[in-house]
Amino acid sequence: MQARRQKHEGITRINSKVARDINRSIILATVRRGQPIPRSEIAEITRLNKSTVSSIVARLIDEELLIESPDRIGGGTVGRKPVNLSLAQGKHFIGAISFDAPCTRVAIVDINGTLRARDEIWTKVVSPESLVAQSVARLNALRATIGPHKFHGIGASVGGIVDADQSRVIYSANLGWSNVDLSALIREQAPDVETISVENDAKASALAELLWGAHRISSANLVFVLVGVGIGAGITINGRVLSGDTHAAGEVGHMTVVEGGERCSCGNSGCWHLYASEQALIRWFTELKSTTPGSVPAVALSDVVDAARAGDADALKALQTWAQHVGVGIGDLMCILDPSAVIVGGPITQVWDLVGDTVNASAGGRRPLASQHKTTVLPTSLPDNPPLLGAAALSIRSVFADVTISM
Amino acid sequence: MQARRQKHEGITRINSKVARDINRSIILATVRRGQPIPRSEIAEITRLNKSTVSSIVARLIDEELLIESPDRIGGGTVGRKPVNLSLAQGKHFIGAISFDAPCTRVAIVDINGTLRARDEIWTKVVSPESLVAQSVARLNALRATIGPHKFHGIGASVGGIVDADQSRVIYSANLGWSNVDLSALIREQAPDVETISVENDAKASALAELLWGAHRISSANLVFVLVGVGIGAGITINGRVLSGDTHAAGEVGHMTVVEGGERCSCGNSGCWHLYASEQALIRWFTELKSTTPGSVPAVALSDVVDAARAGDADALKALQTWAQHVGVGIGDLMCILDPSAVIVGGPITQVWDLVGDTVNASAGGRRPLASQHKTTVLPTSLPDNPPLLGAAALSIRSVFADVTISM
DNA sequence: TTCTTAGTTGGTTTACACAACCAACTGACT
DNA sequence: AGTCAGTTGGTTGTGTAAACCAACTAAGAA
Repeated sequence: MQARRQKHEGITRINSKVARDINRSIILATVRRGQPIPRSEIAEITRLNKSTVSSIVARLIDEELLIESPDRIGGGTVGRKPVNLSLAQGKHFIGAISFDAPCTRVAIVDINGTLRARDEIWTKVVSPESLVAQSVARLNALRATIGPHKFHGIGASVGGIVDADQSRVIYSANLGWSNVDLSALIREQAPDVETISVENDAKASALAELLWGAHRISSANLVFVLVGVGIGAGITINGRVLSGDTHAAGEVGHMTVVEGGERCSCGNSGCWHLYASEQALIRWFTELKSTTPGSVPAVALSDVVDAARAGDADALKALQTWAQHVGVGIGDLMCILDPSAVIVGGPITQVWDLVGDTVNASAGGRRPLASQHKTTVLPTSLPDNPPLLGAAALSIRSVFADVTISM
Repeated sequence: MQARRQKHEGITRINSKVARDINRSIILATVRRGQPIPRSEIAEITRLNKSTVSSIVARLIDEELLIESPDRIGGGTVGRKPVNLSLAQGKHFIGAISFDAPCTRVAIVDINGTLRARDEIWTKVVSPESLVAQSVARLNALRATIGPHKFHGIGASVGGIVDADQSRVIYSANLGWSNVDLSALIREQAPDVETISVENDAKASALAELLWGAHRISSANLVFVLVGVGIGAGITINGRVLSGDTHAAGEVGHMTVVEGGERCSCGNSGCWHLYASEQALIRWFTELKSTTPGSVPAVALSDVVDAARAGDADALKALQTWAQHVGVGIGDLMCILDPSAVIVGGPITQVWDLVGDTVNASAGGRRPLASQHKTTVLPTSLPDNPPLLGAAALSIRSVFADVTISM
């Protein structure tokens, strides 16, 4: 049990313990994806021997991670009916926190990825200590309602640059944090928790989309573009988050999309976030309105959206300009990474019916050859806030340590 | 022996054979990186037991992959002197072919990655059949000079979109090929070869830089940008090539770098290759010259380079404009991927002393936070043509099946 | 009853870990 | 110079854990 918790990153030698752990994880992942599923099918998929599957499954049932479901669906028309296996419900839980201003969300998730309870904190001025204390207190309160079951870990997502290996927040513009040992702060408030994982919000959202998204993504190469106050991307390669050498992979806000364009605080000009963030939309709208006599200056994104829904031509025009620029950057991402899917999250998804086509046209035009197999840009299919589900996805990994071996 | 050749991609269950194969590969990789190295140090690094290392090393010596070097360097001041191990020289070979127009290169490489023999074919009009026949014939001729040693595989790199899994060339503009089963064509001419690997030239070059580059790249996240007639990038993540869903990852020529810029055949405008390829340099030079009275139109890259070396102001200016645009695209790559290194290959490296600073300034300016740890753009450090060494790197993998396990 | 598929049981194989051992070398003390 | 403790490198024999295999039982259909 202890050994399993240990991280096998990169090159690890194989001994019998590691081998068993890996096969255990493979079986768990197979059940997660295919439940309900009989042992025989697991054996076929994993190419493990029937007896090996039986023995590992027995342990997993013992650990209350799997159950034999009484409903005997499936199996051939003849022969003994299979005993189906599923993930056990209501036995193992994990916690999720999505730190953000002005809204920090907490939730309890079961190992199937379903939210069992959730809560929110609205704040503006936030020191790391106080926000962590508040949010973990809420999480503990939710835990109390669930009962005395196994609680594995806490996952936390943060908008900003995060060192996931060290569980530290390097910098967050939204929250005004820098160099915060988030793992230590959380552990102070929840000392009994086994694992704590911290990750950037877009990266976490990408993981959540892979695990629980309705779009069935084929090959686990995904780009999740979170369009909000800033703009960030979470890239997964083979189902694993791309961190980057300085944990800054996917910090795409400063990509050049307009050569010689507007000056940015980064010292350069034409950066993507100047044209594709919420602020950009608001700016375009106010610019258009200022030329129209009798204008009302918009202050929030919702004003522009409401105006557009009411048929305001300027609002619609601003949305189109915005969408077009969002698409340009996504096109670059597609050129470089050739992902199986690009998923967009954030407030933009509320107006996807208005902007989706423009984003796709702007993004998909390039790529001369791959035209038949067209990667499309889709809005998130997650049933709740992506960064919160992302945080949940992070902590799920503490149970499902998913494995890849490549030679 | 047979089982080892089999590819373990993605999820594979572990049985004793796979476990031993993995440990064998780990030991081989450890020796490759640290040679000469004693058994005790291998045991320490891999955390395998001394006895396990001894037993696997014994087999590797038996297979003539390792030798005990007589030179007993290293070891502490006291105690028994270590027996150092190195990769065996002159016992195992592989072939490399870099298909390109107008020059296709072939080489024989030993398992240390050193070129033992090489040859070139200059052609313009090339059917796949004839070029493969010619090049494999040259390779076989080189093989004959090496002697009757173990010949493992052939690696081939091609400029264009390549399906590495199927060893097919999907499309190559340079060669005018499309949908070529390159593996089958090569096998026809060299039926005894065990493995044949095919890959895009930039991707292969990235691998070569990782394996044999003088820049010691820390974390194996590398971007190799091949600037030539077209512009292509090879991205490695954790030492593995990023293929992309449609094998088009790194096809960065059609990234937008100039919003509303020049029209491209892809239907879009402002594509990077219009501003950063060799053609772009030549075009800028001729544009500058056409405004200068008494100009001589340049026809080739070398003309511009020669003029610049001779102190021609227009040539220098054209080079700077070129470099600046190369840098913009690289900056985008750095934003998205945050690699540990960006390496540039192609003719541009010949004038790196003139353009290097401009490329770096243009690429590195963005990235507001990661400023202290600055990723720099460097010219390739490979001692020969990158795509040829890349092809060699591909085939090296058939011997050194390098392993990563992540949980 | 026979056939088919699901799952279990007991024995076999393989490979790694462990510990005791041999090997080779240093240096200090006699 | 000779000897022996101390140290490090590498080998050998034994134990154990895990997956495989083949023969088995279980359960249901034709």
